[in-house]
Amino acid sequence: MPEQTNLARLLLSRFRWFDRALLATLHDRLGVKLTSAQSLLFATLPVEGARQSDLAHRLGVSRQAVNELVGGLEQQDLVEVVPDPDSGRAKLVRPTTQGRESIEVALEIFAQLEAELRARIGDRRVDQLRGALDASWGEPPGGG
Amino acid sequence: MPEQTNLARLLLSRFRWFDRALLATLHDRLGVKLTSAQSLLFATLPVEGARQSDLAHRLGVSRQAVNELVGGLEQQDLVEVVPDPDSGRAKLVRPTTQGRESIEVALEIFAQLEAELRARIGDRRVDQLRGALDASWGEPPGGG
DNA sequence: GTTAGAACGTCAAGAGAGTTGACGATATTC
DNA sequence: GAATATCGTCAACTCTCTTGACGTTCTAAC
Repeated sequence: MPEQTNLARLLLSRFRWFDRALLATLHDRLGVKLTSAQSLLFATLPVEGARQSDLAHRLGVSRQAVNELVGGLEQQDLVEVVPDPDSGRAKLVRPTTQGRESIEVALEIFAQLEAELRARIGDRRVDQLRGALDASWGEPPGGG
Repeated sequence: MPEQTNLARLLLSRFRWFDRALLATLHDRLGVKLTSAQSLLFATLPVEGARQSDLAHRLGVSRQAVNELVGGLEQQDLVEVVPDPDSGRAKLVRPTTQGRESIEVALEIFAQLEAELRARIGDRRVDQLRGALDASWGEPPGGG
């Protein structure tokens, strides 16, 4: 058994557990081929739409990164980009009809994965995992 | 407050919390500029060295990926690549003297980060986090 | 012994995700 | 009306990782 000292590595590998399962299932159930980052953005998108800079902020990445992801989703007719009625410079990223259906399925898959995890490692552990991850970690300690 | 339904996103962002802090601190304390993947490999490297394919297996990435990472670490004189005495085709990746010191510091930083996290969200939560992550999750559910 | 196949490292090409910097267009503020 | 900040976007770049192919070396089977 590996020396389990590394929380960071553990966190990353557990993320990948979800990521792989989500992408594979999404592909199988919908024929939709999303990338990792796209699926993350997708699962963050409210039905009524959101501004790109909003999404960037929520995901913790730059506006440019979101811009490119949105482009990919747009090509697959999963989202549409429309002018924001409240602002001339902003645009609204909104799921299309097909996109809304896909989002529903994606959220369902997330729920199923969590349920599967509960079956595998126990309700208690999953609740505790969520509790610890949800807690306020604050900013990463700088290199002071 | 955000809708906290997404365990995957949470896992990823918490990984980044560690990652950023580690890289910044490593840079400040040692003047060593590692990338994310390099630091992960670095923290996995035993003092006595390991084969590249071993490392690939441990990290869950391809041999080619490891090969490139090792190249970067070699250029910084943190590791050296020597022929494996047990096999003519294999090579051993071994930390240099400077590398060993850096690894020690890196592990120390990991410990400090975990301590910092304990101070922020509590011992109980960190223990539970580790407990849940350490548990046997098994293979990611396929897209059946 | 020789020969088929596996394992090891490596080269090459490419995808994906993200960054910084710069820029026009639009809002806001004074 | 002028300075300033915000929003989306273009361009160039870094980093991580993948697949495919290839020479070398070790292992087995015949």
